[in-house]
Amino acid sequence: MIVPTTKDLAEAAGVSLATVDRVLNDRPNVSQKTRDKVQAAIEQIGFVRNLAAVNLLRNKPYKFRFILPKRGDLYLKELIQQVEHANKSLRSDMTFADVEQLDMGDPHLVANYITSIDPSDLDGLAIMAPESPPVRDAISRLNERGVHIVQFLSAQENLAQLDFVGVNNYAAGATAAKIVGKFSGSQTGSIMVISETMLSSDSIERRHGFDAVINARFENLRPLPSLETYGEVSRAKRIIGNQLEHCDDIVGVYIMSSEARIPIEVMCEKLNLSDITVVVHERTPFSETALKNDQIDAIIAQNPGHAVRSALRILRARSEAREPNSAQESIRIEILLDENL
Amino acid sequence: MIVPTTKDLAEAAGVSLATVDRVLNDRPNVSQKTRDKVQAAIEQIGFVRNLAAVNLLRNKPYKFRFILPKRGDLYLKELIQQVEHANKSLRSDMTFADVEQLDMGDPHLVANYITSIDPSDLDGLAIMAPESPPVRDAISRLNERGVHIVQFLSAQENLAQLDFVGVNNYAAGATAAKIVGKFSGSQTGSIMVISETMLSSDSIERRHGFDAVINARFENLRPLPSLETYGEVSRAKRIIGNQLEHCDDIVGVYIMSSEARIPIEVMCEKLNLSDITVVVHERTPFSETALKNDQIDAIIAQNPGHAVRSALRILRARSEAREPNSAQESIRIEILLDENL
DNA sequence: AGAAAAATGAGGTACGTACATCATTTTTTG
DNA sequence: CAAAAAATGATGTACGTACCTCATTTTTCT
Repeated sequence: MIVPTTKDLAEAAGVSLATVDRVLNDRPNVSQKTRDKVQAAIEQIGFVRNLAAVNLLRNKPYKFRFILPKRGDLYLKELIQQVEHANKSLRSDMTFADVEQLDMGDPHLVANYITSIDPSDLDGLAIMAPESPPVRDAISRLNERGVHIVQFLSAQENLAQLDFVGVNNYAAGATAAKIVGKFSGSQTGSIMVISETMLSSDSIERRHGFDAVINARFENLRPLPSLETYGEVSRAKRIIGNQLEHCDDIVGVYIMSSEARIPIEVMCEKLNLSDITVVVHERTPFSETALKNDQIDAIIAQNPGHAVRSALRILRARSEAREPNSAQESIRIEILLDENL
Repeated sequence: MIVPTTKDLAEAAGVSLATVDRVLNDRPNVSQKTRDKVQAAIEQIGFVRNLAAVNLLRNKPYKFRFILPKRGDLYLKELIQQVEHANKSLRSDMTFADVEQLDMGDPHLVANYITSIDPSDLDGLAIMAPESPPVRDAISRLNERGVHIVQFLSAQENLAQLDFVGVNNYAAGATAAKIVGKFSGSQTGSIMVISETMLSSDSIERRHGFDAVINARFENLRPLPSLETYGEVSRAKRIIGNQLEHCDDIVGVYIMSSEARIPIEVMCEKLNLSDITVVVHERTPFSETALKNDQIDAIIAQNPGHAVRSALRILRARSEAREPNSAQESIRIEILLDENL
């Protein structure tokens, strides 16, 4: 099997190598007639650039950075590990990735960090940060200065023109609702909804999706107002305990944020979780164990390894002025049960 | 940012380029002391082979083939399209893939085809074929003659040493059972189980997984014996109609094979599918529509694009004597609902 | 027709690695 | 201690493409 090279292409088109080069790389001073001739020859012999040769010639290291929250949970830890792993396995491809963790509570700090980035140091940025105007503007400006951007797992409003890697959170909430609803059978009762915070658009979208499905399809179920733990154990104990006291018909729980540990541990003390339907987000060692122990019934997950690799593939494609393969880059909303873990 | 080359490595190790080459490519006539010195330098400066340069030098086209059934359904069509798509997008990587469709009803024909393959024509084979001793032996012999093999979506017994791409069918059946069971609520009744054939190990494993979960967790449900359609509409009509007449407490249906169309269309005429729980396998235009129309409740799927790309990545890795990245290559059992489609 | 402009050809260099060959140095052996 | 063997160095070529310069041919314009 012979794979045609530029030399073969020149021969097939009846022109010189120099002209083939002019056509392939869109250089000036080629007549339309010659362009057509070469194009026809490309089709005819099925010429395709040899990527290895192109990459070798370019021979530029691509440097990408993930901006992630400083405070976080097991899912964050998993993400960081995935970035490190990708960094190792992509070194031979001249792709380098690292992580910068920032305090997301301070939008100006985040914006300042983004603004301080030197475009000659960095080819691309994957950023996971709560929505905020200063951050959004800093991202826009950095992008205009030539750094490629991927909005990672959480999107900024009005930046739809930038690539996004992650799931549709409305659909994720809707999926959780369907599971909670169907798994609860014909029971009548209330559904607890617990979040770390309702300030992020992710949480808001999930909640909307959740409510839409519950209200439309499960008249027997009553979703309760969102409880916000702020990631604090004592607060979680208080507000969850409070609600459990005032509400004796709980048949399901939806934990919207990726840290399921605190709410689950608090609730374990007060009631038998295997009697009700519990749905959480993100696969972590904790949620996996909880699934196996029947403390929870389903995990709604977005695969962190896929997400990291996808972000890097997109950044790499953009850096080489290629179009990303969109079909491959969509992140699925996974439903994990004990059986398909 | 500077990426170290072999030249830098030679300098760091205090040896010549020739010696670096000897160490990197495991050639003879190097003292252990020098080997250690170079190894230490590799760690120290973080040297990694430049894949682009290696590939360019090797410059060998890799030719892979998928052996798929001749008769098939929409899922098969999707698989073929994915192979064609991958073939196009991997051309620049010197990876070529095509499809050969064989009549799987005749194991000897399949075995003969495999045997007739010339190892100098083909670097690897992804094969999806029902279990049978002649096929298994032909695969083994072809593998010994230097063609890399991936068992694609369906595995042969006793060939565990070969790579496998696909899901655990026992777990897939168990997952289907969990969905059927939970979605049926507290209803008591029978579950229909429909398959194209029960002769394949895939079907058998799915059935075992399904029964195990139903029997262990859902005492209220009674799984009926498998109905085999053989892919024939008239037969399907007869046996399904028969069962519906003799059984008036059907609360769920599990369609095990990837062609859900025939059973669904037959059953639509006889009962209202939105009243019962229906679970099928594989996402196709048909099953997607059925999900949206509430004719079915869930799809248990293995992503065909992932499967094809994964098989090709494994074959490529094996062809280059690399170890495949196993973490990336596992195919998930996806649960698709109307909400996360 | 002749000058200017455009188009094309010819040939070289570079990317990083693998794999040669041959010369030279160092170590081991009898 | 000399001869054989092992280890190391020096140097060249090739892979396919991109980009460069310079010479030559063809076309266009006046």
